[in-house]
Amino acid sequence: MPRNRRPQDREEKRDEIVVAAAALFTEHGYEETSMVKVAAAAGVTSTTIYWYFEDKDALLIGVLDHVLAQALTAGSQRAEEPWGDLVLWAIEQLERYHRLVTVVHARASVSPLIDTWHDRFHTLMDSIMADGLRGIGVPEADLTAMTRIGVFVVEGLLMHPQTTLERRHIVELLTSRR
Amino acid sequence: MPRNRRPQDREEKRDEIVVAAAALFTEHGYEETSMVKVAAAAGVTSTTIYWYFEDKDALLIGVLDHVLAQALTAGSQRAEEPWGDLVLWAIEQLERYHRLVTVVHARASVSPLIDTWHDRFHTLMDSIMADGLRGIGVPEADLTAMTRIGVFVVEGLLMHPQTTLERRHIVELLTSRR
DNA sequence: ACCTGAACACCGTTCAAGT
DNA sequence: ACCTGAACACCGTTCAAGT
Repeated sequence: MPRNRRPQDREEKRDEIVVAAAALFTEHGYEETSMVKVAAAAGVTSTTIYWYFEDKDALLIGVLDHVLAQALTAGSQRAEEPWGDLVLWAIEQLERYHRLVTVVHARASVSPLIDTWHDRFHTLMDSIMADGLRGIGVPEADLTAMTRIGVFVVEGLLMHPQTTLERRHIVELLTSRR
Repeated sequence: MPRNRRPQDREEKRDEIVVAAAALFTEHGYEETSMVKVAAAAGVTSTTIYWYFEDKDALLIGVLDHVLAQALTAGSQRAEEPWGDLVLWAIEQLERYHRLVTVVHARASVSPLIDTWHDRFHTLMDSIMADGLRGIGVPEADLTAMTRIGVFVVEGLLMHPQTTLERRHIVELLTSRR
């Protein structure tokens, strides 16, 4: 069945580029990684990337979707753990992606594509955070504000690494009955 | 006294470049503003900027110092107001500098100069936040963690504008007796 | 001391040309 | 359909040359 092999190859090649870009963007940063470097890591020429992605921002979105999907899969397998532990574990896992967090914020105000992704991401984070907070008994009247606080603190912790102890103290303070 | 006029002129010219860069970095973003554009706005050639600043990151630091000094002056004149009101006012004032906030985070991991500035900035924010929280009766044992939460939430609010009402609810939740 | 124009290496992106 | 090399406009930065 050579009829449906083409689309399959295309997906694979696209993934190879995304994986190469994800590693470079994560380790060295988005602005610091040129299209030529991504291409070299993926075994193609820089112009080839433009056959798979509209531009560099579209490639970034590919990377973000890839990393997010991975993170959600890993997280869903720990859904049984206590909420506080899960949050601490997520922060620890995501700390290595702090460069992606900052570049999304930096480019959201200049690229409508990234801005839209950022909005959708926060909608997702909000619903996950709200569910968790409801689960530990946060009163409904405070839920929206507490959700915002929770998401901001997680983002803050990703961008400003703390010791394990400090992290624990912060999360305990926020998840303790009030 | 022509003897000490030179240093004075140099300061003035430097300030003109900083003010031009501050406006452009604030409105359009750091990466989106070329040295040529800054130079044109300041009435010089791009190469001239390099006589006053080591490189573009050093210019950014000049801008950050300038904006921070302004903000601290404006804030110190409101020191008598209730702590919660002061925080809300500060957030409202600083919202227009969200592009500076994000670029500092983005470049801290690539430029040692920016990283050092970022560290010093957080030391300052921490001490201001800790003083305020102590003032409203936060127990000493929770002060470090609460300070971190406070700073992260303020940064989050700068980067993710909310309605006045939501802002108020969030700050009230954090400043309410526990 | 201060400022400039020309030049350098690099960047994201386009496109005509190949298979 | 997929990939490339050459080219384009732009970028931060350097430097020899001017005053």
